[in-house]
Amino acid sequence: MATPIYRKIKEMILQEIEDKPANSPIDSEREMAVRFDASRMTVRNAINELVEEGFLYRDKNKGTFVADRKFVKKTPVSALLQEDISEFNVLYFNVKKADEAGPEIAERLEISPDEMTLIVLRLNTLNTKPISVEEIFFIRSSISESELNNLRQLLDLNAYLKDGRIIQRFIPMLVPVQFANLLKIKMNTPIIRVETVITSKSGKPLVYIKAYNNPFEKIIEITE
Amino acid sequence: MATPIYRKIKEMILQEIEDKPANSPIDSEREMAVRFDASRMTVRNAINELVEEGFLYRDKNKGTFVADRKFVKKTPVSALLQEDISEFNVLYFNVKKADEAGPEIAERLEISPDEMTLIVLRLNTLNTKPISVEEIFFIRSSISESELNNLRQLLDLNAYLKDGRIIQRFIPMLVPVQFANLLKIKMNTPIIRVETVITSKSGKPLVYIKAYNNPFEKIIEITE
DNA sequence: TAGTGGTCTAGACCACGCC
DNA sequence: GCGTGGTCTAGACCACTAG
Repeated sequence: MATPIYRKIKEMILQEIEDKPANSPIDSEREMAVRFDASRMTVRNAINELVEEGFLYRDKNKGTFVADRKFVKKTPVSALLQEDISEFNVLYFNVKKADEAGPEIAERLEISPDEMTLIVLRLNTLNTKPISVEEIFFIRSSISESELNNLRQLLDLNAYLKDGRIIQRFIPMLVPVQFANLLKIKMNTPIIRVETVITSKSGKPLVYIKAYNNPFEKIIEITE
Repeated sequence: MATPIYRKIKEMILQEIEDKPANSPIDSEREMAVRFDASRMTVRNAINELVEEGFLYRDKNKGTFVADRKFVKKTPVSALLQEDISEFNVLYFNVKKADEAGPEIAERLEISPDEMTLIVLRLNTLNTKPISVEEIFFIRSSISESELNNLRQLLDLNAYLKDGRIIQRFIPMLVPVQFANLLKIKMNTPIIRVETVITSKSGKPLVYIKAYNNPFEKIIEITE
């Protein structure tokens, strides 16, 4: 089974609804089962995922419909990582003991305060506008030498999400003085710091991120 | 079909994992199919929902395992509406034209600025501690006379979520002076205002909520 | 090799909405 | 009465892991 049938059907449905207006009906599950020469349960599996992801919605006894684009699932993480960053610059990186990196780091990564961490500070921009500054904390021992030499790849945080889980906290504060200039905003501007822990499926922390977001360039928005 | 078999199985699995530690394996799908006298697909349906909700996770070719409690899905809405509010007091309510209620109200509710809206201001508390102040905007014409006389029921926003969709925006700001006292926090405290639009499945706005959250009593946290 | 989750089939009955 | 999504069955093969 190279790519499962239901994935192919999912892609085909996605193409078909691409140009359709919101709330227009799609073919019934039985029709598609015939059309795609698959069983109804297979078609259903494809539709289930599209509903889950916010592309379609069902109305019992009526049919399945194209959802409004604005409801395609969006979380701060995905928004932060995927869409609106066109570029980033690493401003600083270093290896330090967890307790020297910050008071809460060891706790968040569930390691001893003596354990070494890799700290990266990066500035994310979109069309030269500063979107956010991120402090990213890795556990040194879980990073190979080759990964260390390929920061670019290491910082592709999307990779961690595939088989991971996430907890995010939203902290209101005034922009820290050292970041005001970087974000090109005035001192004492209220901002939101998003603190993210990404873990493996079993709950072991992999990365901890503190993101300081420029409220004038990036509105944090979630859809579910 | 009173309550579907897979729902019952779901409940039984939930009970069984209640006392199990995180990452301990549950019975295989085939075992449960025999034990619950159902087909494997029915058991799978039950497990699918529990995985989706964050109670279990799967490892291909290995089995299905109990997830860490901290990963049970949590969104600001659900946190706001369900868990941590023990009580609320309606401080004010009135019926006004949308444009008199606020400059962005008509836009968010997708109505004409002349249309009448019901505005409710409420203070949410937990153990007498102020958690948040909410400004809630309804469309007057979509509320019946009897609903108007039962504010308590109208304000059970959870009811809207069952068949609805949500968009939330997070706005950093200093606490508005008129709310500082209510929230028992100092003036000029940075807070997060969560702006929520709840719509029907088709995308028609039903309610618009502006929540001013006390950062000392309520940390906004999401898990997915 | 035995067991797991992932995928798939070809049927079936139900409750409900709409005409 | 017809069509819809929701539920359910009793099988099947696959790729992969672990002993």
